[in-house]
Amino acid sequence: MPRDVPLHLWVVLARAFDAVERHSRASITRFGLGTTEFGVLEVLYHKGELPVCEVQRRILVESSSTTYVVDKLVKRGLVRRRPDETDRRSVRLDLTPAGRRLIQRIFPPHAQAMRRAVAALPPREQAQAIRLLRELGLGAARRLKEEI
Amino acid sequence: MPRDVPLHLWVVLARAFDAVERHSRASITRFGLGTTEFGVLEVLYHKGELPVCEVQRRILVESSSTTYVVDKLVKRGLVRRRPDETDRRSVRLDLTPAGRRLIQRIFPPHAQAMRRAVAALPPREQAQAIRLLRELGLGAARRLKEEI
DNA sequence: TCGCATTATCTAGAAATAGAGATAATTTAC
DNA sequence: GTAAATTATCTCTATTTCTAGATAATGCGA
Repeated sequence: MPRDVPLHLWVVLARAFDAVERHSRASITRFGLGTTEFGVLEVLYHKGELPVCEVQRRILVESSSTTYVVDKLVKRGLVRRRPDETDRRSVRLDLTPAGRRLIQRIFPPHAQAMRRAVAALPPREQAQAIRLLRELGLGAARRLKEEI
Repeated sequence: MPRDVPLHLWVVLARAFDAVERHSRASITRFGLGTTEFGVLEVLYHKGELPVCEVQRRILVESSSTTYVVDKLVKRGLVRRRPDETDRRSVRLDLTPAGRRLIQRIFPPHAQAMRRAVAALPPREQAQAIRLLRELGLGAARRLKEEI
């Protein structure tokens, strides 16, 4: 019986993330991609063309890692870079036709794998978990910004 | 409004973990340690001498990474390896006096930082989140084993 | 308007992590 | 009791990720 509830929350959060993330990793590996490569394709697929910094915020890695992953995708002909007309610091990213075909093909089976990964929790409790995790995540992110 | 609740759960889980983990990383960096190094010290501090495989299960990295981290801690004189008498495959790990002094000193302020990191969620909802994340994590881990 | 802080991206190099597989010991099934 | 499967650890190598900082463009306040 752990008396320190906040610390216990951190432990079970890390364990739950690890277990679910292993499903994600295993699913994505099937398609010959890394998880952040998949993340880039997926966000461009669902949101359309975006600047690098927007993609970075969504795939949760540092900017230099984003450059690294995008480089690989560009070399494989799945993503292209395009200069931003209005902000010349910015580089916009978009799927190539080949990239679009790939993510269209692999997203559905991956989504299915992730649905199975979290299916131990009944739908009603999934919704509850979403609400709590959202609040937890936003709160922690807010504190990070404040404490810099 | 995302209609696909399971996928949304995976997204908020990843975001919450990322935000809280950044607090953890920042806190641990203060003390000149990496997060998995800290994890090894912490588990040995709270559980006492353990075989490498037990430590590995708790710090959530692969076996080769565990060897790498333990090597570093041994070189710094914070942890020692000892052969297991009864199972000669096994290597047991324990804190050295210096390791114990270090973790005794740095664990309390780190724990405090982690309490602040999750404090956006009121205690009652923290307990609720623990229950849900436990079930989610255990379920996902079970499915991983089954699907091998 | 000018200077300063901020933002966006990238580079270089170091560190962390994973993957495949070797070795050796133990356990299991027959 | 023995062969096969499993478990524990480690090695070697490749990949991923981060840190620090450079560069350049933008926004902001005096």
